[in-house]
Amino acid sequence: MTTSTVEDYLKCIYQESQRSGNSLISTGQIAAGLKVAPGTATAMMKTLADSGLVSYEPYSGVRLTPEGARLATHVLRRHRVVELFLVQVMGMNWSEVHKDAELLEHDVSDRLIDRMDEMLGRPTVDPHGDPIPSARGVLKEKDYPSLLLCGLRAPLRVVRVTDQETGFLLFLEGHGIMPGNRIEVLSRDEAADSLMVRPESGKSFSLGFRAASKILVETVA
Amino acid sequence: MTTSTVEDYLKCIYQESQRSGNSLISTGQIAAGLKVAPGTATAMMKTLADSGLVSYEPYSGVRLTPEGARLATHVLRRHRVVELFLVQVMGMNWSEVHKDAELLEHDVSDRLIDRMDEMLGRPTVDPHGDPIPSARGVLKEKDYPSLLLCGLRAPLRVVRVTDQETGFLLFLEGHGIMPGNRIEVLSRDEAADSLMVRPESGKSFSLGFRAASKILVETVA
DNA sequence: TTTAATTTTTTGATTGATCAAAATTCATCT
DNA sequence: AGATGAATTTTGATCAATCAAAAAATTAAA
Repeated sequence: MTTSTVEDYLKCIYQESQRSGNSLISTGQIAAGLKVAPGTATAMMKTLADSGLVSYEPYSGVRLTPEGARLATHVLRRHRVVELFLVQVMGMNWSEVHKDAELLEHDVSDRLIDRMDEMLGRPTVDPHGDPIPSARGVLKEKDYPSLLLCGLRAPLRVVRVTDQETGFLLFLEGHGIMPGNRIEVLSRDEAADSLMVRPESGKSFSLGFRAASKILVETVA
Repeated sequence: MTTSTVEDYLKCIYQESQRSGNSLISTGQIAAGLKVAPGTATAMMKTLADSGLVSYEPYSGVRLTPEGARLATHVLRRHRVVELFLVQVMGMNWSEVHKDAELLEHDVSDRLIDRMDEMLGRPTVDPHGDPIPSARGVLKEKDYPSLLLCGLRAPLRVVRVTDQETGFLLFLEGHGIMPGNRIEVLSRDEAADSLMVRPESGKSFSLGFRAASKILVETVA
């Protein structure tokens, strides 16, 4: 019933809400996120509103209805289960699975997703540390600090990387930065807009604040 | 570039050619095969012809160009590799994988197909015995006789079932008719439009000619 | 060889998704 | 408050895919 384009819009709205911490999303954000013309996003918001998937207030923005959120988390679940499957079962690299998952998320049947989920042992996070919504669509986002806000010179564990670009992920992997790995932030320099990271295994290196903000960690006991 | 609808049309033309043994396919056959209105098929044939994927002669029919055939076999390869993967790796039943593969065939990347192909040990046939085209698009269809034409009271091996309907496949499985299994045709009755089959393991049973024509076998030495 | 039946193509319309560019509304800054 | 700039919505068009129904061509039958 719902087309794959609609799924993309819902997913975008959901993730934009998550990221910004605000459930009201402007058509401009959506247009930028999906790389479509502003008018295209506006038009789509009207049809989504007609389908009861978002509530739309002109010049203000949209927000997902419960039904819209349900669909969005289901797409997200499919995406993340597929990503983990590609890494765990198919032996692909975490840096290269996003694009494939982006395509498959629209066409993998629930039956197949559940089969994957089962094979993977009902996992809770994907290869980037992104949480996997339950089959019922429940998603619990934990609030981890990024390298910008965590403690200095304290043992940390990488729990999540909020970027899907292959190049960036390969760079991180090359420096030993992957979910599960231990690292430490040696210093931060506001003026230089950069900080020094020391991975457990590997040489310490510097990271710009923008990149650092995408690496989420938890303190190790 | 090529849309998933176009892939469906090419696949349909390819399979219809295969089935009928004639490379010239009428728009009516295509419309019937894809369950679209006749005019829709005609319109699509014009656009396929404009793209150089078929040669189209009004009121006569179409035939795939080399490029069209290349695309068609690639879709077929993806479909069949996925089907086998679903059975072999995901543990699904051969009777239920067609629908899933139908969806996935359009979105699984070549990289991923090759990964599956490798995991499966470069197989040559899918769970129904349908041959899998090579990565270069070469497909060799062997010409097996059906239960209608094979020898009577001779040991046979099922090599292929040319139908994808879950109900039919489950019926066959229930009677021990699956690619690889041994069977024997006990008798044929033209008037009754049916024949008796004896599977190696299981009771003998009768089968209508129409159903029997979908079961291809080879003689066992 | 005309007629009838079947198949194919045309025609006219619709739906979903998109864009560019014009018009409108909103917010901000003197 | 008025003007300016930015964001948003409208408008007018296009493209892909589809349908129903009318028109044309082909094939088969009488």
